[in-house]
Amino acid sequence: MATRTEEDYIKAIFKITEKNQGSANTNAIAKHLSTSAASVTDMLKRLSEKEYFHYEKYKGVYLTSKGIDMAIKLIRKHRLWEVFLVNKLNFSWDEVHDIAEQLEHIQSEALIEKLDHYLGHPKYDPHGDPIPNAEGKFTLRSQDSLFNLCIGEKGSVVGVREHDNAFLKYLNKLEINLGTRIEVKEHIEFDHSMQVIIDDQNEAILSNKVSKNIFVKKSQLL
Amino acid sequence: MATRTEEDYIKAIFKITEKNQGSANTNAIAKHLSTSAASVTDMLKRLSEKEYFHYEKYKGVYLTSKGIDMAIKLIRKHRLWEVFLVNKLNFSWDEVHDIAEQLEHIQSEALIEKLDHYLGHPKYDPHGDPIPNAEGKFTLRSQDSLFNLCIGEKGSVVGVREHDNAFLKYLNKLEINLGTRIEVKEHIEFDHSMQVIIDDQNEAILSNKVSKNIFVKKSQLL
DNA sequence: ATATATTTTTAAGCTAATCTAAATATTTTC
DNA sequence: GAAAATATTTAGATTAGCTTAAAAATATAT
Repeated sequence: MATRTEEDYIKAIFKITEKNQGSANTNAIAKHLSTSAASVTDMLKRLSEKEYFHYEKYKGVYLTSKGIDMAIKLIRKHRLWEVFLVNKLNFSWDEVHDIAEQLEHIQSEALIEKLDHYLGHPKYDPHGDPIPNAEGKFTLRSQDSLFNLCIGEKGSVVGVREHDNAFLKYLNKLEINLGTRIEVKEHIEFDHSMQVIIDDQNEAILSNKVSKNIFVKKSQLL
Repeated sequence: MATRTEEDYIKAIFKITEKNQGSANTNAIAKHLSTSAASVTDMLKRLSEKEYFHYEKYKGVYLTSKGIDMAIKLIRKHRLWEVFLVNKLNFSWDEVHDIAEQLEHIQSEALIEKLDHYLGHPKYDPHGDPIPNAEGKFTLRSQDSLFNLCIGEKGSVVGVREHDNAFLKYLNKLEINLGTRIEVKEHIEFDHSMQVIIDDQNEAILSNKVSKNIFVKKSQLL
């Protein structure tokens, strides 16, 4: 059975390789886990013997299918717990990450399957990220960055790219959440911000940084 | 912040002193935590510096109010999670201990208060053990060992003394659970077993070991 | 292509938690 | 109250995970 630290390493490597298309290097892992590069090298040497990933000195690391399996299981657990925290316990989406980070390490197959059932087999977590099913398959969905919508187009929010607390709190303040409908009223060329109408009511100006980090599903145009 | 191991030690000491009326000795702690006496001595020396308990060589250990506070918080968390597992996720009472043993170490005040609220501020866990409230107060209740009931007396099950899995599974088989009504029909002098009627339907013979481990609230006699 | 900068690894060492074996206290028994 | 049994502590090691500082490898820039 893997230790908590081992699980953290595997998940970090998965997340990094997902973005970087390929291998995860020492520094990136160290940064992700807030530890030193030396610790990472040390751990990679020991962990690679357990065959979760391939490691070659100076070349970084990539997961084996055993490692990918573990990472996906952890992501499944993390996201299911987030759904529980938001939907059942009424936490807001900016409060759940740290708690789910702990809960994902609870060891019990039965627990996670019963939790999944209790929550109604959700396909997406409170940030709109897909939850892999028990076989490790993700349900993908077409989505666009709000930034790319044209004037007059409408969409409903299906997710966010950044999970940063400050960003999520800002969205709370704007009353933007999953399911919120947003219509693009104007593109401001000067700074690539946009004027939008939120849920057919409030107007707001969103910076390009914000609009790029919101994913929407475009509404069928009439 | 205390480590998981520290928390386990504090809880073990609390449980042992609760039974033994006084102090917990090295061997008892070692047995409770499935570790060696040498490890315990070692840990007691280091932990006593953090003032969770008083330690005197060869004299055993007793908790300070700081230690008692921590133990009660852990018990609160453990028992609330057990309620969640049984009432919401449909685990049976013999399946929840090991999972709750992990969940009790999750660090988040907000989580446990929201969980408590979600569960409706339960006063007892699935084994009938009292759940301390946020201030650490237990709700006590009058109860008798089923063993002590006289012929003709009736009671409803409010708890169990042993939490042993084999015992709980046996009760499942007999269809005895919290709330089950039991009437004493006969005392068998030979081996101190008793003949009972369960929920006004099935008859059964319970050994003295079983009846001693079941707590009931006596019904008002007509 | 060489100098500079960056990244990675090695080396040496720390802490928490554990172990076994041996030594020392305490308790029990006759 | 001395001998035997039991409980506890000490001593010496081990493992996981981490640290800093220095060395080595790789990448970048002129």
